Amino acid sequence: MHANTVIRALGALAQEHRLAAFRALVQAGADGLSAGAIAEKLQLPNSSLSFHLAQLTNAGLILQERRGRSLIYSADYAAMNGLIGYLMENCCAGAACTPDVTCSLSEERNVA
Amino acid sequence: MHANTVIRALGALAQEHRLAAFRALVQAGADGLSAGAIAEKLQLPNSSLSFHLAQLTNAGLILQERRGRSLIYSADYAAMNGLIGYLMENCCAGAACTPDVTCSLSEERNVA
DNA sequence: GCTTCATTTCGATAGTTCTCGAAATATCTA
DNA sequence: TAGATATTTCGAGAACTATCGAAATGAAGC
Repeated sequence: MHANTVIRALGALAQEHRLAAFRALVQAGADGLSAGAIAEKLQLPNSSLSFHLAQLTNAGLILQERRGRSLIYSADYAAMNGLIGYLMENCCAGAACTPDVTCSLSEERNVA
Repeated sequence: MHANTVIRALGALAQEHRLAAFRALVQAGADGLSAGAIAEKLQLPNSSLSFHLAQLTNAGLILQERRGRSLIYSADYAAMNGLIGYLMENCCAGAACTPDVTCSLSEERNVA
């Protein structure tokens, strides 16, 4: 993961409502949540939430998909893996502190 | 680690010069680097760098210590552990993807 | 094709962040 | 205490970010 991508991802998560939205999407799993569902959950006006979802999308942290009239958002686990991987390799102790971390939707726990 | 602390830490790292400074400090290890050394490394005016170091300090990611005329900065590994831990627990797949990650100055690699 | 529902884009406003030179502060040496 | 060195704080300007109502877009159902 390139430093510039990392900066955009960190910036996207560094905001109360966006962090909350992302956490909600992670909890929701593969099914994702509609924009409306997130707005209600976070108690935010639609237009405000839309702005934040756009930031997260732009940072490559979430995915958008139309289902009927609704736009369904879901967390991009690969991007999150990349981010955490970068932090561990570059911002932890010189060398990575634990190699090969992988996050996924399934319950597989890949601890060596 | 509390969500608010996490947001401050993410925001602190979400900036080109600050991410670079933090990485430099991580690489420097326990000895740390003086403000001047970092400024030269990053090719930044002292006052600009000072601003960024203040942000990182404020976010609790780095530590300051006076050594003679110089102020020596060093990475706070515990804070970084906390941040990565939070991301893995809350922003990875529902449950944490790997438990008990620890970063430290020594070369100990605590992979199960 | 008109209506309804879900969501985004626009526009204006307020607030925050970044940048960097100049001035201030703190420490050491003689 | 004067002079040099290391760094921070101040101040002002430009750039970006967040907020939210109102208007626009897109899809579905009748």
